[in-house]
Amino acid sequence: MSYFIHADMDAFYASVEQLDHPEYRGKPVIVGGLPGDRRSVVSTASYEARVWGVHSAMPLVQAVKLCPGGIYLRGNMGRYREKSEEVMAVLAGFSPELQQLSVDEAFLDITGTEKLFGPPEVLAKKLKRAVYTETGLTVSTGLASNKYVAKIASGMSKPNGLYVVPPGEEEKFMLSLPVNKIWGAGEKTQELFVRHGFKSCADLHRLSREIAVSVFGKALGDFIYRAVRGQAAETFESRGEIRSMSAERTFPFDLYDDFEVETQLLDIASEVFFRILQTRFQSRTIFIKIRYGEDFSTLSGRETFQNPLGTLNELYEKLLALFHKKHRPGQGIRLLGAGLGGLETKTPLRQQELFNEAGKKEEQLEKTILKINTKFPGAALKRGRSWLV
DNA sequence: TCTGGGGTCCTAGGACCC
DNA sequence: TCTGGGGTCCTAGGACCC
Repeated sequence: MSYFIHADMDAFYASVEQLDHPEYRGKPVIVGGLPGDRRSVVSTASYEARVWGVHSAMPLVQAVKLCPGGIYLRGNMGRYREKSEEVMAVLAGFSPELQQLSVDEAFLDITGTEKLFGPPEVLAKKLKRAVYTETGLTVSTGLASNKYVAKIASGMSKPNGLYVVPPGEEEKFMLSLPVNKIWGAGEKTQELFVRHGFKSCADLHRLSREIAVSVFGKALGDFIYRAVRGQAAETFESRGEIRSMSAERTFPFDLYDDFEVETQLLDIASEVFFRILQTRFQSRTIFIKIRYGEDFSTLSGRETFQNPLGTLNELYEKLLALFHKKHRPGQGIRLLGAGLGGLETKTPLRQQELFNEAGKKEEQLEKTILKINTKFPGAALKRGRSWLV
């Protein structure tokens, strides 16, 4: 029999803030932005803030209205990552089969650890205690015979709980749930459920695989068919290497000025370029993303070239051309994004280039230029561009 | 209330080749 | 004069996750 634990930190960013700042404890903490920040959303709300109706992904202005007395913070990703590493190290102490899903959650395959830690449920309790004593943070856990069910179970245990689905009861467990508990069926699919009158997983369970596919499409139909049977474990199995790298910015006020937009694009391109430089990957595919303020419409463009992008200047020039090809002139830009797709392992030549001295010096030079550009956006940009050519 | 940022995967259609 | 079918690569848009 296989056993999996899904461990999910409670209100992670807010909890770290409350740990670091005792004066925040017991108070509504909202991480995501300061009151007055335009176009921000709530990243994490502490449980004290949730009482006021504040939750993740909510526009910050709405949160401020609901909870005017809350403690609002922009957040500190570096600190959260640091804390995340502490947590993951504790989890790793219970099984080598640790699969980190994001900064604050992970699966643990604890099959065959009984001799070391006792029965699965006992291990889960030890794990919760260890995470708390060693990091000062609480974690919610789900225990089941497969990852998908364990993931849903941990959600049922929040906050600071343990929910066990005994082996053999996976399907029964799923059948007891409303459709909004199906992980992987988001807003649009929930609307579809409503339109078709599916309220519970039991309703969906009555569909044959063929009907499910005809209603929801191939992949989603197949997934739903398995999910309501507690069998969708393979959802998590195929996470391999990274495939793309990107950066995007939402501006407090829409951008209309070409020069301003181009400055932002260079900044974004620089960020992505230096990030990929530090990996074993290269790319022949660029993409851009533009969102307009007027109607929140989003368009994207993508282009693949014969050879990998070699320099920041090349990347920037190609992104710029693609941008001008797609942009609807006169419309205000709310969001601008850019990235590299189809990541492939560096060819030996480039790998060499990265690690030799000349490559490092060039990287340093480009980093310096980037810094100057950031500090003096207007004047330095020109020089940056000319240096890079 | 007006909607972040960084990712993954799916679908559908077009181009091109055999 | 009309027109198949499969495979691969590419693009645009969208759904979903934390």
